[in-house]
Amino acid sequence: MSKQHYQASTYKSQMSVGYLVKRAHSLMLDVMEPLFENHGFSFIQYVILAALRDGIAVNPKDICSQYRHDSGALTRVIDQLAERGLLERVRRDRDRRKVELQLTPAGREAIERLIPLIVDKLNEALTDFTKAEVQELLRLLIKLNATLQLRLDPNVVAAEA
Amino acid sequence: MSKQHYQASTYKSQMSVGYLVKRAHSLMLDVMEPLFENHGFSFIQYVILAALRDGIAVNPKDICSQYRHDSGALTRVIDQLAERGLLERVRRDRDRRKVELQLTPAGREAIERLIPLIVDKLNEALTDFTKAEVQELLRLLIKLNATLQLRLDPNVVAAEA
DNA sequence: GCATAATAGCTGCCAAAGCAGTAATTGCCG
DNA sequence: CGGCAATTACTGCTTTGGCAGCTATTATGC
Repeated sequence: MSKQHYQASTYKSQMSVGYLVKRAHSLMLDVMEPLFENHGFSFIQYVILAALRDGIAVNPKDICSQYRHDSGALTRVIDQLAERGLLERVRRDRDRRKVELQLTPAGREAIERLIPLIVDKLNEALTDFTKAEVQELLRLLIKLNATLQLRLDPNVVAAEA
Repeated sequence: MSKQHYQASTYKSQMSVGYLVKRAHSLMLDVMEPLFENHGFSFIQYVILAALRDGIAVNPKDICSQYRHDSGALTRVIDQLAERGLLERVRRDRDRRKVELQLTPAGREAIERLIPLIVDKLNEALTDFTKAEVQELLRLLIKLNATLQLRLDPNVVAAEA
C-alpha cells in the first residue's frame, strides 16, 4: 500500500523526517523562546495569542487539538491571559458548551508587537534559502501535515467537506 | 543582511515555517507515541534508545542539547532505563566528568524491535510523496537545522572544524 | 420526546519537565 | 604550577503538563 521510502534494515534516525522535524522544532524553540520571555510571555502564551490573531483557533478546544496541548493546562493559561486583560471568554448562544476566545485591544497590540521580532528570526533562519526553496519547504510541510492529519482522523476531513 | 522571505505587514502563522514545523511535530507525536506506549516505552525513552543506536549521542549532555531536554529530568529517565537493564553508565578515564551511555544487548534488542514499526508509520505518512519529494524535504530540513544551529551557537561549528 | 452518548470546558491530583544549586573534573591563563 | 572559570552529571524544589473525573450542553438513536 504505502511506498517504501524507508526500510527497517537500513533505517537511521539522522535521515528520518521524524527526527529532522523534531530537531527543527527544538532549534526553533531555542531561537524563539528567549524572544517571548524578554517581553513577558511564555511560548504557549504567545501561541494562543497568535492562534487567535490568525484565525487558527476560536475555542480552547481548537488550540488543544492544533497544538497538542492539554485541555486542563490550557484552561489555566487562558486564565492568566484573561487576568492580564489580553483576551476575553465569550459564551455564544449557538452552542453554549463552547467558549469563544477574543483578543482585547490590549491583546491585539501585544501580539502585533511580537510579530516583527518573529519575522526577523524567521528571515534569519532562512537566509541561505532561495525564494523557491522556501516555497517548496512550505509546500512539502503542508502536504506532510495534511497526510498525517488524514491518517490520524479520516472522519474530520470528510466531515468538513 | 537576511533575505525578506516574510514581512511583518503580511505575516500569517499558517504560512510560517515555525508554525508548520511545530504542527508537523505535534502530528508526528500523535502518530508515534501510542506505538511506543503499547510496547512499554515513553516517547523520551524511545528517543534515548534510538539516539544511542544511531550514534546521535553518547553522553547525557548530547541528548539534552540535541533534543532540548532538561538535564535533571534526563538523569531520572536514564535511571529508569538502567534499572530495566537496557543501558549502562560507563565512566571513561579520558574525561571523568562524562558518562558514556551504552546499550546492553537487551536494550539493543528492544530498540531494534521498535524500528520496523516506526518505519511503517513513516512510510504511511509519506505515501503521497514521490522519492524526489522526500529527498527534497530531507535536504531542506537538514539545511534549515544547520542554519538554526549556526545562528544559535556560531562557535560549535567552528570548533568542530 | 426521552434516554443515552458525545462534546466542551473546568478542577484536583499526580507525574514529569524546568530551574537552581552542588560536587567532581577538566581547561585556561597568568 | 596554581587559581579560577567552564563543563558534566546529579539532587531538591517549583512549575507545568498529563490524566481522570465532573458539570453543563448538545447530538443521536430508539
